[in-house]
Amino acid sequence: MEKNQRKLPDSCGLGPALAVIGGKWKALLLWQIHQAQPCRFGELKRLQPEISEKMLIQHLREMEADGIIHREVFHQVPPRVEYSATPEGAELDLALAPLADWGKKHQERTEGAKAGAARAAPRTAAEGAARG
Amino acid sequence: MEKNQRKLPDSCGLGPALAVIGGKWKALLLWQIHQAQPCRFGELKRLQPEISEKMLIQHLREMEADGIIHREVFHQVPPRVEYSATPEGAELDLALAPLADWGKKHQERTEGAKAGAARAAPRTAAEGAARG
DNA sequence: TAGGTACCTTACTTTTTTGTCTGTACTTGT
DNA sequence: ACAAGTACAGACAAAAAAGTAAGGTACCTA
Repeated sequence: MEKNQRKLPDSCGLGPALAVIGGKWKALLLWQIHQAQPCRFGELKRLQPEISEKMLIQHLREMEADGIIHREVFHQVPPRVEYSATPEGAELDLALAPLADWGKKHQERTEGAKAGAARAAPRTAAEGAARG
Repeated sequence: MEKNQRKLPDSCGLGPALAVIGGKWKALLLWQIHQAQPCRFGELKRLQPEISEKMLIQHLREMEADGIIHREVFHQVPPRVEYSATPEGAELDLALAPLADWGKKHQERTEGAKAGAARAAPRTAAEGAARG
């Protein structure tokens, strides 16, 4: 099992936390599962066509092992598996909210700066002060 | 420059945020710089002897480019460079707090579970006791 | 001339993470 | 028989991140 996260240093609790949601799609998956519980495998696949099946399962399994999602198998035919967030997972999702907010703000600032640079680059820096 | 973070998916703002602090030592560095501002290069190196100079510089440069830390050079001899958190960086550090809290709790739960399992599992009691 | 401090830079290697592709077991529909 | 759908598993390869080792500048001391 792909050991996940190249061993993060710890000091504050960020190491363990990033070890759990550091994967490329994990935060997104947790978020989606937490939004629309319970979520089936195929549903997640359809919601995020970008992610490969392998990564989807791998991430789901790791998240299950980390106790942030719950996996329930229904022995039907065709097979059916449902994923939901555990209480711990729900807490994590909440703890992620401020970070997501910061990310959004940062994104806007960055895009704003890029747009500004695009306009400022051809000529003078008359824009330098024109920022809100 | 090592493109940093294998392009994260976005939906909520977590992609951009993780792109900024996703590096192995970045969160730790931000935290330390925010604690003891201003921080010199050599100081950070001493505080975290584990991190190589290359990664230290690389991460510092990326964080500077992302606008979360400020780098100030004093043209002295021997050279002197000071790093400090920008307001944006300080905000990020705050946004990271709940996640760190969760990480700490998760760590305790995990360690507790491991200890509990060690006591609950010894069906073959020899293995349960056989660790330094 | 050699060695020391401080702050990097570069080339190269290893490790970790992600992606691609093929295959399983089972049933329904044509 | 063959395709399609469900929920995976495993081999292999590519990409990204991190690490190692050496060097480079600029000055100072011995």
